[in-house]
Amino acid sequence: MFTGCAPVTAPIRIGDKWTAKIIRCLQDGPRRFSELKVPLTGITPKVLTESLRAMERDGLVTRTAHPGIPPKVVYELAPLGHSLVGPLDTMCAWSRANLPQVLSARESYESR
Amino acid sequence: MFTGCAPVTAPIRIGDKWTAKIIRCLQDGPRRFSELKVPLTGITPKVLTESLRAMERDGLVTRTAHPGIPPKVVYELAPLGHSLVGPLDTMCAWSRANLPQVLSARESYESR
DNA sequence: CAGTATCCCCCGGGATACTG
DNA sequence: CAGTATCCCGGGGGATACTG
Repeated sequence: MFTGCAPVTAPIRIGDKWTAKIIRCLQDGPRRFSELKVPLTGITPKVLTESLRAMERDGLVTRTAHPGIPPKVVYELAPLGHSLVGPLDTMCAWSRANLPQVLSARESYESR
Repeated sequence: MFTGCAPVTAPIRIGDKWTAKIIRCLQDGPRRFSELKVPLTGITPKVLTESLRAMERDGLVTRTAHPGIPPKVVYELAPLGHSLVGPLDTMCAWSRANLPQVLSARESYESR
């Protein structure tokens, strides 16, 4: 979540388990419910639904239901959600650059 | 935490409740244990200790105990921790810029 | 001052099964 | 296919009290 910005009464939960991953899955175009489940290995339909609803509520994604049988529902990043891709990349870059250091810090902390 | 970067086996928990805030409290210089408790309103000593230990373990902060009575322990951002300030700023900037949109998105979602 | 020591609670998230 | 409906569990985090 977006912390450190003083008393923000309504924190955006980017720190939860799935939101960031979902944004990544949607950043290259719209995806259907079942298409999201594949890369998000291990997510259950219940949790995926909850996450998507929350993101929809916050204006990060849009949900479009195409009527018919079988049903087809498409999720897409809203502009607001897209604007998060940059910041996410920043964090990812940090992680990729510094993870080794963190790991070795942990090791030297252990053996001590 | 740093998600969306593929199976990172050891995620850094920036998404937890306190880590980011602690970094903010330390970014302008070292602070003592009790000095940290003030801006981190509501944190209990137990949780602050746990958070600090985890950050120390990951090489984000250093802990220096000055012997004597009363005890004096100083926490300081390690280089690795300092390198997180930039990314954190990025997220903060996003939050400040887009929080109003999120809030209004929530409202229009509610009334519907 | 800088922590430990206990106890406890909530809820995010998982497992499984069922349905329009 | 795209979800609901239930049930359930662990652990992050809080409250409170105590100590070197």
